[in-house]
Amino acid sequence: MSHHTHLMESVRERGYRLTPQREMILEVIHSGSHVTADEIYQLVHAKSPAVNLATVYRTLDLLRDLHLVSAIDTGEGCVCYELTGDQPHHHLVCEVCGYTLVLDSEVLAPLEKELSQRYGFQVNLDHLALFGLCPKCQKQKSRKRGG
Amino acid sequence: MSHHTHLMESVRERGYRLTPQREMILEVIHSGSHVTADEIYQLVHAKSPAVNLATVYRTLDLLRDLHLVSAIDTGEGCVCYELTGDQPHHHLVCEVCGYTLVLDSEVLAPLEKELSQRYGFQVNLDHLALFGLCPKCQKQKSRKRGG
DNA sequence: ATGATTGCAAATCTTTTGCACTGCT
DNA sequence: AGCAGTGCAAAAGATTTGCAATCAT
Repeated sequence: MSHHTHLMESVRERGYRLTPQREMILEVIHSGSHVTADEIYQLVHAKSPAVNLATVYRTLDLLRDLHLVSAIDTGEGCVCYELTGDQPHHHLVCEVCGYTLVLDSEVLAPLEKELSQRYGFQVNLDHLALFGLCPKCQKQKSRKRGG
Repeated sequence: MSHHTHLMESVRERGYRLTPQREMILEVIHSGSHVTADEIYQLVHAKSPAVNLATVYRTLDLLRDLHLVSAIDTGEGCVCYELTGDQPHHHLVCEVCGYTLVLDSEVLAPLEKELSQRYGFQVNLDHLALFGLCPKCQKQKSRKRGG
């Protein structure tokens, strides 16, 4: 019994119907990490051509409401989805090669504390995406600059 | 002579024409902090009904290329613009009341260092928007919960 | 059986683009 | 005068919605 079976039960338990569409969508999100709505649609649609993009969006809305998946806005009008894991985390995304690194939320704890103490602001760092350069691309960039 | 006159000169100096549209758009961005493209359009359009939304977008693109304004993606499909100040900063935005607090970039320096040392990742924290609860709304929330 | 869920198509919303015209330099 | 810049309208891309048909429960 795979992990996403549990998620499907979770949908049903809360009084929502478990449809093949919802199963397939959960399966896709489960196998790939941070996929876009359109990617989900492509993959599900390949399996079952009748499935509609609107259904993907509606399902994602539902799954988000149920906190089964979470969305990350990668800042370029590109919103990705992934399963809400047991532990909170963030992403470091390389702007050049797209390489993604998962970041434990504990790394941001000092910042949260600082903002709370300094400004009384309770920041919501839920599933943040930070952008920058991965080590590889840093090297390539400095090589290019160097000549 | 106001501050944005300097900005307008900056446009001309770099070989771009200084049109009334560009003047008005700069003026609007100068007076309000972090305004959306549509807000800019509304304000400029109120003054001069002939001005077009496409022009606003094209001007914003130009101003961004010239690093005269910078864009912040507030994560809800809502992109705001503001003048590129002399010192880098970020925003704390209250999710409830919309109250915005400007955050010196120095606050995020330890995080940048941590990510660099720990992952070799050179993070680009350029004009970040962080969301959460301001002190006021925190109180109101706990009051509601308490009874 | 019945109402939640879906497919379809059309609507929205933000942003971009092609093209002829205008006006800054 | 010449071409960068503009207005207009239409396109594009992501997401949402209305409605009749369908299917999980």
